[in-house]
Amino acid sequence: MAKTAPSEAEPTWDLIELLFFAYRDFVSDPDHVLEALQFGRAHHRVLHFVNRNPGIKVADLLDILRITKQSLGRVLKQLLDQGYITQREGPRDRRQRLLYVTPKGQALAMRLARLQTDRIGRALADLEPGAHEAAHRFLAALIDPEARAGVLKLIAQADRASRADD
Amino acid sequence: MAKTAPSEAEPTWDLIELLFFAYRDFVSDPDHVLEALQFGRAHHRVLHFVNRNPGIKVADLLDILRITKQSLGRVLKQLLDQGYITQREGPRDRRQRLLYVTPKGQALAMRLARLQTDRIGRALADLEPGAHEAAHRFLAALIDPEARAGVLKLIAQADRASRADD
DNA sequence: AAAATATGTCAACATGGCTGACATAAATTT
DNA sequence: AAATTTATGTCAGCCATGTTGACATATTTT
Repeated sequence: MAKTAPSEAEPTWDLIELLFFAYRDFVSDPDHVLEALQFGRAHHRVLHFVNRNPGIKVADLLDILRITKQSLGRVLKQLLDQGYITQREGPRDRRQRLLYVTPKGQALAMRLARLQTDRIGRALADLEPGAHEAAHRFLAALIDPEARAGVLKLIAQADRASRADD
Repeated sequence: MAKTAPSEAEPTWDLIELLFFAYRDFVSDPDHVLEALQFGRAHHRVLHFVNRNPGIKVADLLDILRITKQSLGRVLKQLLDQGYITQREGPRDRRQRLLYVTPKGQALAMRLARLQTDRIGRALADLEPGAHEAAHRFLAALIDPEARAGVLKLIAQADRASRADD
């Protein structure tokens, strides 16, 4: 009498709610730092993906964030004006404005990533070996199938790009 | 030469970014349904936790959502007016307005939970046995330590409450 | 030369956070 | 019984960040 019916009748309440609570706390550490700088989560996202993908095109950033160029423009302008991000003309296509973090921008991006990494590290420290890979597979499997390959490629490519700077 | 330095020098880019993309897609299914009803994510959260915790006090709902009563009031009023949620006087303390979903509210809450459950189910179907438990442990471990016990208790209690209705 | 593309900008609007002030009813304390 | 505290609601306004639609400019492609 444990299972109510075939084909998984009962919603997966635990994971639904844990995703809510985990994500809430996961973004809270950066939020506090950003607040002191008069920035919000939107700035964080932009700074993060520019830091991870130096020279990214505006159009590609819009694809990743899935927001309109007007929404992006607002926060991007502030990051540019305050010297966290710079633009350079595309070498081949001079219409493009390729985005790069400045040293100041990189420092902030890394500081925020460090906070989230610390939280993840504390979480994994409590768990079995292989927990990192298990979490990776679960989260990747939650992504829309059409988007999944692109996301995984983006992550892998960004890793190569940043290691090339060492 | 694989690891750059001791004490985990490199940020956990993969999980940081996968949390962003996974959460984005995880909430997208309900978002589409809600849009047709002129509701937003805020309505979903309220409806979800009232459905899962019938008779919850307004104050407790505010604690869970971590928003102000003014923000809650706005969306709660719409859910009340449109017959998704009802209030009853607290039996002991008549100042309290205990919240319950109506049949209509339960139907919507379950429909949204079903969408998220389906996504989780498809994800877990691709993974090893035990992936559910691994995901549960990882997400729970991401929660602030001070909040973690309370969250796990909430989830377990709500499970008991809903099974009592069967 | 014309059309398409990459980007930026102006204006207006919606959602859902927030603060502060104040109101009411009921419970609790003195 | 009176005073205080608690649970909740409400009004008004502000802010961040999403949206649509229209239009401008520079550059590339056809």
